[in-house]
Amino acid sequence: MISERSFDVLRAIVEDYVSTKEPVGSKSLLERHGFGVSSATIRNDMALLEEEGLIHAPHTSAGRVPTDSGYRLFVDRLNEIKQLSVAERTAMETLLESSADLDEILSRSVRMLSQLTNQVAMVQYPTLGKARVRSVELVPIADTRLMVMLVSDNGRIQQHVVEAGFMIATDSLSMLRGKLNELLGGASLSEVSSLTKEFSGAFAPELRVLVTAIVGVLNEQVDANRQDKLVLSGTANLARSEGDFGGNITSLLDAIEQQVVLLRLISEMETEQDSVSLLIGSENSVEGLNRTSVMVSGYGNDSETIAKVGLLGPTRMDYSTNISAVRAIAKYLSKSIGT
Amino acid sequence: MISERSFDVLRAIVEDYVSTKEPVGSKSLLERHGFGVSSATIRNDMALLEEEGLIHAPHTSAGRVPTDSGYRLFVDRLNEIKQLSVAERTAMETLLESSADLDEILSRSVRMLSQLTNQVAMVQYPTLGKARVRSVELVPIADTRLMVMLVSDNGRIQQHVVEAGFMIATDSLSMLRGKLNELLGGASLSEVSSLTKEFSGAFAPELRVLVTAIVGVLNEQVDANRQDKLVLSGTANLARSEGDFGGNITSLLDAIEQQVVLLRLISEMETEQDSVSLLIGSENSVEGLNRTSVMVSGYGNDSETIAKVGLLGPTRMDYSTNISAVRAIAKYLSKSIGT
DNA sequence: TATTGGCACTCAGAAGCACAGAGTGCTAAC
DNA sequence: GTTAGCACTCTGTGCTTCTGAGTGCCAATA
Repeated sequence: MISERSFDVLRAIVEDYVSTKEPVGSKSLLERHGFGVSSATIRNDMALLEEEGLIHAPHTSAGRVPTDSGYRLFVDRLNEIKQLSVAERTAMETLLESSADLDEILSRSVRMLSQLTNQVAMVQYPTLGKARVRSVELVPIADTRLMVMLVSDNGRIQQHVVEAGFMIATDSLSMLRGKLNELLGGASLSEVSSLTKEFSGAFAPELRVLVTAIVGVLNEQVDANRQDKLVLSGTANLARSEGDFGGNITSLLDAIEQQVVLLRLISEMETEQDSVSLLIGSENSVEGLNRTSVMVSGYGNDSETIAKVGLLGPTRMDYSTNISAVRAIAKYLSKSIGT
Repeated sequence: MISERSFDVLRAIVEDYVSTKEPVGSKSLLERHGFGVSSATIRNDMALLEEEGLIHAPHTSAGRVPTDSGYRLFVDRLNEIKQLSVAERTAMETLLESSADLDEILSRSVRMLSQLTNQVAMVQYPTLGKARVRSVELVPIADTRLMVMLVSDNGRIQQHVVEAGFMIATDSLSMLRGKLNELLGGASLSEVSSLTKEFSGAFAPELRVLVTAIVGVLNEQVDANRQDKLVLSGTANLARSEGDFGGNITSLLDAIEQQVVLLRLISEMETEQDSVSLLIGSENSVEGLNRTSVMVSGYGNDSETIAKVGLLGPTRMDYSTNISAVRAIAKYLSKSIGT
């Protein structure tokens, strides 16, 4: 069992290494953090920590660097999470306060998060859960084109343009709109597919093509909801901390562009609202992310978590700040979306 | 005046340097491109090219590297633009063929462009020009919330959620919608502001707050149209070609995040549809972009260019391929948007 | 006049080497 | 349990040397 002071040493090593990027030795450790003991004592503690696999020396006679397990212990014992500064907090509130639609909320949040942390931020589009159709709108946007919108009761709006190929009469449009809403209004999204199956058959042949197209779009939109989607921001930050990944950065970029990999990863991570879950370095099993830490939190309404938000960066990151930033953004998202 | 062969040598140097990333010497030049002459002759030509400022030797006795003017001459004399491969062409067509709304078209195009070129791609949102209001839609999305949409006749749709603060009756909503369309339908966007000035005054006090909010949103949307906006894709590609920027990458990233700088730059570049205009290295005056080449083309409908699309990357790039890619995407955009 | 073979020259980068300094582990004393 | 002291071990740095790719120039050639 490691002593309280040994743990303090570990914490100091993590902090110094994160800020200086250099392996940290016993003497420089003493200079920064005035432990009341001598360097020899620190060395003993360090030897102990190394035995436990918490730190590791790149070469004989270089300083120590935290291992993944070292970071892990550090984080698990992190009692005081760094608060956001007042400036950051107000910046966040003012930037995000105006009401907006889902897309805008998500893209603002993710940008904010990447700016706060200087890491790659990501937010997952809400899956629908028990959401219901609020209404279907058909808006003409050109003589032969119309926009099909699906508004669901969790505030999500999806739209898609349909090319009819012929002049669309206004009254047949409003008739169509009426019938669609009658059919689908209040239905749960999962029912849309079966409800619309026979729908187009009831129409006059000249309309049928258009109706089929519209129904197709609606089903696509439901599917798109089921299918997860991720918004990323701050990928350029990777370039800044390139050194931390040992030059492998290309494989990392690939993994990121393959959103699939990330999605699988974060969907496997258990999350509750108000808590941040974290995978450090090789704790995640994705190839190419072995020097990368990933953290996510859930957001949603009171009853359930509907999606996740988080970030990704080198294992050598400021966990305290980042965790609090993710938590703050998740809380904000719950507030904006949940209602 | 440089001879025809000297120019061939320049072209060979550019091509080799772009593909190998190494300064290229007379001998290795001969190995790749079988000029019918000896290395000594090549050396003479190279000395000439250097005198003209078209190439430059990093040190005595290293190979030559093209200068900005070297690239410039190379590009200006580029007669056969590399065509897109069949695979690329079909990939582009299938990916982009489905009709969609403006946002989707732009974001797909820009992603496509960055994938084709491995550079940072950018597309500018269309400015409105003489666009007119097609319709205004008010769609309820929750008991106390509604979405305001502005549909303009160039296919652009903008939306914003308004929180009313009270239950909105369906019939007052459709009444409102009717009046708004009566007022604004067909009006040019620039008139919206003056037309709506007195609008809310005519309503009952309990509605007035809501109406004012809606009018505010509409005006914002017109403004957002005026204000240029840029969509970027593939910033991560910068990390891949980091070496080409001489480590200055941070300043470059900053310049990119400050979209303002980029917007000013590309708006200063003259463009016609179907032609690509190009600034090589220090030809652009933006600090931090002196090792960066920027190319843009215009897109729009027959009568006018409404916005620009292009890319940005290290001066050491494959101009031929990139120019053809930008041109292809611009043509596609014109086709999708112009109608 | 343009091209070529030959030759001396140059310089960046690799290879080898010594050295200083930061850091370690261990032991004996406190 | 802590500390002082000491021997040891590396990395990184600075130095020199060496090699090879590449140049520029000149005299000979077609």
